[in-house]
Amino acid sequence: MNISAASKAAGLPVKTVRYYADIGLVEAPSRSEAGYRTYDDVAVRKLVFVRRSRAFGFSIEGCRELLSLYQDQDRTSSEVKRIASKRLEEIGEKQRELQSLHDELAHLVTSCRGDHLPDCPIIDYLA
Amino acid sequence: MNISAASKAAGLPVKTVRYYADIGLVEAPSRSEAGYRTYDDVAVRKLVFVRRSRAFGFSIEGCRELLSLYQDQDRTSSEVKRIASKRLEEIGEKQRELQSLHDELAHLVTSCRGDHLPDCPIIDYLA
DNA sequence: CCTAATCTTTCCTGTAACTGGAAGGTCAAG
DNA sequence: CTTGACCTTCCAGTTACAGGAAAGATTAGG
Repeated sequence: MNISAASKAAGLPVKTVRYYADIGLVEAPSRSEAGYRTYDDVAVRKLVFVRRSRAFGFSIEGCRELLSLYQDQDRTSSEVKRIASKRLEEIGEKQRELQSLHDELAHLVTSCRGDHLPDCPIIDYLA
Repeated sequence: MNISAASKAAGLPVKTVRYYADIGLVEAPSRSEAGYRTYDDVAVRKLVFVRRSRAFGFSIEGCRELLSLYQDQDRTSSEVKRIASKRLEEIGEKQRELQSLHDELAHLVTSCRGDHLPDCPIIDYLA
C-alpha cells in the first residue's frame, strides 16, 4: 500500500500520516526501491487508533502513551483507565470554563438592544 | 508610564503588551528619548479592553473588531451584538462537542474495570 | 562618582499539530 | 514518448504568545 491508499484506509490526510512517522508517533514505514513509503494493515490499524484517540482530544503525547499500551500485551486496564480519566477530567474542566463564559456572555448579549444607537452594555462591560 | 507599569495596570504580561502593538492590535506607543515605550491611561484602558475580550475567548481578530467599535463613536450596538452573538454561537458549538466527547469517554471509563488485567474496553474502542 | 541591580530594547527561537506549496523524481496508460 | 497522477523532501505559515540572549538606559546605594 502506498501512502495515499493507507491514508484513505486510515481516514487521515496524507500529510498527517507522514507527520506521525516524522515525530515518531508511529513507526517509520518501510520503503520501496524508489523510496516510496509502503504500509501494511498493522500500520494502518495503528493510524486508525491514533485518529480515534485524537478525536477524543488526546494530545499527541497522550496518543503516544495510549498507543504504547495498545501494543503492550502486559498492560493493565488500570493504566489505560488512568489516562482516560485524566482526559475526562480535562474535558470537565473545559466544560465548566465554557459554561461560565457562556452564561456571562449570554447575559450581556441579552441585555444589549442591538439597535442603531452606540450605547452597548457589552462594550461597557469590556471597557 | 514605562512598559512594566502599564503591564501591571493592564493585567497583561510585558511580552504581551509589546506583542499587541507589534501586530497592530493597539496603537504603537510613543517613545522616550532613550527609546522606551511610554504609556498613558488611554493606552492602558485599551489593553484592559483587549484582556477582557480575550478572556471571553475572542480571537485577536475579534478583539480588533471590538476595539474598533469601542473607539468608534458612531458604532451601533447591533454591530457589537452581532460579533458577541457569533462568539456565543461558537461557545455553544464547542460545548456540544465537549458534551458528546464527555459522554462517550465517561461511558468507556465507567465500563473499564481498571484492574491488573490487560482487557480494556477503552483500548478495544480505539482499536 | 562609581557600581550593581533593575529595566528596557531588539531579535531569534520554540510551542501544537498540522497544512500548503514548491521543486523534482516515479509510474502506469495511451 | 508524453501526460497526469503519484510520490519525495524541504520550507514556510498558522495562533498567540513565552523564553532567552545581548546590549543599552536608569536608578539606588555606598
